[in-house]
Amino acid sequence: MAQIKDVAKQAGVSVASVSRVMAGHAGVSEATRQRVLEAVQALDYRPDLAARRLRSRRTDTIGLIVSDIRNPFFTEVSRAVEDVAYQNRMRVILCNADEDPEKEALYLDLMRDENVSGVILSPTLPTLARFHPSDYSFPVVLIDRCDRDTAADAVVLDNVDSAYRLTSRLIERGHRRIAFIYGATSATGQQRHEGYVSAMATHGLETLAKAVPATVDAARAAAGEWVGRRPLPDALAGSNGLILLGLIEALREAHLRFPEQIALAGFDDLPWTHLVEPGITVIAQPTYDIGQAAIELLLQRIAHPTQSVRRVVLRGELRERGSSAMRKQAGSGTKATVEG
Amino acid sequence: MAQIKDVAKQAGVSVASVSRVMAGHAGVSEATRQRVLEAVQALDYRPDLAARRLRSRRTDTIGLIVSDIRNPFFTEVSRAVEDVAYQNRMRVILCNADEDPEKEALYLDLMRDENVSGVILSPTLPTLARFHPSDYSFPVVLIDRCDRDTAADAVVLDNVDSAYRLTSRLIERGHRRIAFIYGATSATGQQRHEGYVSAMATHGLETLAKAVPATVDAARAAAGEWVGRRPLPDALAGSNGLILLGLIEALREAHLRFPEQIALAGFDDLPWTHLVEPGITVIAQPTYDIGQAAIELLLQRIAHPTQSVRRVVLRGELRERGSSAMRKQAGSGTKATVEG
DNA sequence: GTTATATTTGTAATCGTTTACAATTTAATT
DNA sequence: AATTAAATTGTAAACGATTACAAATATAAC
Repeated sequence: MAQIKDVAKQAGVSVASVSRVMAGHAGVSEATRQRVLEAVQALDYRPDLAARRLRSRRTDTIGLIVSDIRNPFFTEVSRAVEDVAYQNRMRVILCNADEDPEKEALYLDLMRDENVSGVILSPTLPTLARFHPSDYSFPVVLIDRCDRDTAADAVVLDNVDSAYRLTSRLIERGHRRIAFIYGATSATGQQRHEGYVSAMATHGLETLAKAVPATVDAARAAAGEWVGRRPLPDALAGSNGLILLGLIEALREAHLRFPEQIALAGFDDLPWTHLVEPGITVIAQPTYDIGQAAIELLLQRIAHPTQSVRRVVLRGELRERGSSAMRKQAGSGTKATVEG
Repeated sequence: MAQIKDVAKQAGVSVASVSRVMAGHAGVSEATRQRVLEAVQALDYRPDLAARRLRSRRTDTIGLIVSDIRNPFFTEVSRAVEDVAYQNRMRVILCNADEDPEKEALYLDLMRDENVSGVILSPTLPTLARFHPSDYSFPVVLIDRCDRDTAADAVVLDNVDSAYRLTSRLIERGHRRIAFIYGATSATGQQRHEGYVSAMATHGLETLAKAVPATVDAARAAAGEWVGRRPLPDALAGSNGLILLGLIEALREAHLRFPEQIALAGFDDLPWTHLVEPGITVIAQPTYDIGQAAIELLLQRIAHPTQSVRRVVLRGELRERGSSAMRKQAGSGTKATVEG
C-alpha cells in the first residue's frame, strides 16, 4: 500500500501538501494540487483512516442506535440516515438495542470508545427518563421517543395529535366503546394513549385502555380478553404495528370479522395493512423524513455545538381504509355476509 | 481522558504491561494484572481505538453489505451477524446497497478504506458474475446469492430444491397450469426458477414463467397479464416476498379470490403471510441461522486464511397454508362463497 | 550455591497521518 | 527596486497505542 510519503515523493512535494490536497484544505496552489492528484491516481493512494483519526481526533462517523431493527419504521429511518450521512462524507455505525436498556447502554459506551462525531438514538423508557445530553461526550439527537420536557434535540411524530385524530375518526364513524391497547415500554405508547384519552374525553366517552409490553403476543393476549367478554367493544385500536398485528390475530382466533363485528385501527402503515381485507385504517409515519430530519439536525449540531436545542415534530397521516367503517353497515367490499 | 501512561503511572508499572493486560495477552503476573485493573477502574481508562488500530493494523471490524435493508430477510440476518460479532468483540458496519451495483462497489471500496477484517456480502448479479475473492484485500463470505461455480465461502438456501418442493406441492394439490414469476436481477430468482422448471418437467407439465425486476409493482404488472387472460392459470407462485406481495395485489385488483379461483404460493414467511386469509403457503427461510452461519464462517476464515472454501446450504421449510388448497373445492375457512 | 531456563517487566521504536510553525516564494504596494 | 503583505510550502512534532527486544527477576535442575 502506498503511503503519503510515497505520493509526496512521486509528486515532488512535501507530505504536508499531499495531506492538504487530500483533506480539501485551502492554501495549496492549483499546480501542486494537480501534481498531487496525479500521483495519487498513479499510486492508487488511499489515506489510512486509523492514522488520520488518531492524529486529527475526528472520526467523521455517526452512530445510529435503533430500538428494534425488525421494525420497518427503523429500517426506513436508517436508510435515510445512511443516505444523508454518506452524502456528507460521514460513516454510520448501526446498532440494534432490541429494546434492551442494557444493550443500549453497551452501545452508547461503544460510541464513546469509537469517538463518534454524534449519535442518533431512539431510547428505551429508562434511558429516556434519565436522559441528559451533557452525560455524553458526543451530541445526541433523539428520534421517535422523547418526553415533552426532555431538553434534547429530537425528531418525533405528533403522537398525541395523531392518536387524537385516529380515535376521533373512529368516533365519527359511529363507534363508541373503543378499546385502546398500547405499548407500556415506550414514550410513544404513552403519548398515543394520551391522545386517545383526550379524544374520548372530548366526546364524553368512557376509556377502555390497556398497557402491554410492545409485542405481538402480549397484544394478542390483551385483545383476547376484550373480545372474549360481552358486550364487545365497538372498535379496537393499537398504538403501533406490532400491537396491531396482535389485535388482528386475536380477532382471527375469536372468529370475529372486521369491520362488521368490530372495527380496527392503529399506527404504522406496514406493507400488509392494505392487504388484509378490507384494509386497515392507520396513522402512517413519514419514516424517511424522520431519519432525514434527524441526521440533518445532528450535522447542524456537530457544526454548531452551542446552538439552541431544536425539536422537529412531524405530522402523522391518517389513512382510512375499510377496517374503521361505520357500524351496523354491510362491508362495502367483496364480502357478502353481514354481521355474524 | 486518561491515557495508557497515566494508568501505568498510577499502577506503578510500564505502559507495556498495561497494554498487555488490556489486550488480554499472556505473560503478565496476576499481581500486576490486578494493580493495572484497579488503576484502569480508578481512572476510567478506555484504550483509544484509533491509536490501537493504527499500531496493530487490525480493526476487529467486519462489514455487512446487504442488498436491501427493507427486506425483512436482511434485517433478521443482520441481527444474527451483530449478535455473534459483538460476542466475539467485533464491530459491525452495516451498509445498504439498495440493489444498486454502483452503491455496492462504493461500499466495498469503503471496506477497504476501513481496513475491515472481513465482509459479509449479498451481491447484486453483476458483482456476483465477476466475483473473485482474490480481488479483495479482505476475506468475503457471500450470503443469499451465489452461483454454483463461485469459488467463495458462502451461506445460501437450497433454492433449487425449495422451489422444487413448493412447486411439487402445488402439483400434488391438483394444480396444473402454474405460473411462476421470479426476480430477474438476483441469483436466487434464477435458481428458484430452475427448481420450478425442474418440478414442472418431472410431472410433464408446461411451464409458464416470467422474469421481472424484483419489485412489488413489476410483479403486480406481470401477474396482471396472467390473470387478465383466459384460461386463468390454476396457481401463481412468486420467487420472493416482494413479488408475492405484487401477486396478491394483482389478484385483489382483478377481484380474484384465493384459493377458490386461483391458488397462490411463494417464498419468505413474512409477518403478514398468515394474516391474509386463508394464509399463504410459503417456503420459510431460516434467516437468523443464515446470518449466524455467515459470521461464524467469516470468523473462521479470518482465523485461518488458507483453509479450503466452504459453502453452507440451509434448507427452506415448506409452510402450507390455505392459499395452495386443492382446486374445485370450497374454501375450508370462514368464507361462504364458492368459485366466482 | 551455581547454572540454566522460564517468566515477567521495561525501554523505545513504530504505525501513517495531521498540523503548528517557520521558511520560502509570489504578488502587491509604494 | 525596495518594502510589505499574502500565499504557498516544508520540517518536524505530535496523536496514543502496540510490540520487538533487551533486561531483570523468579523458578528449576543439578
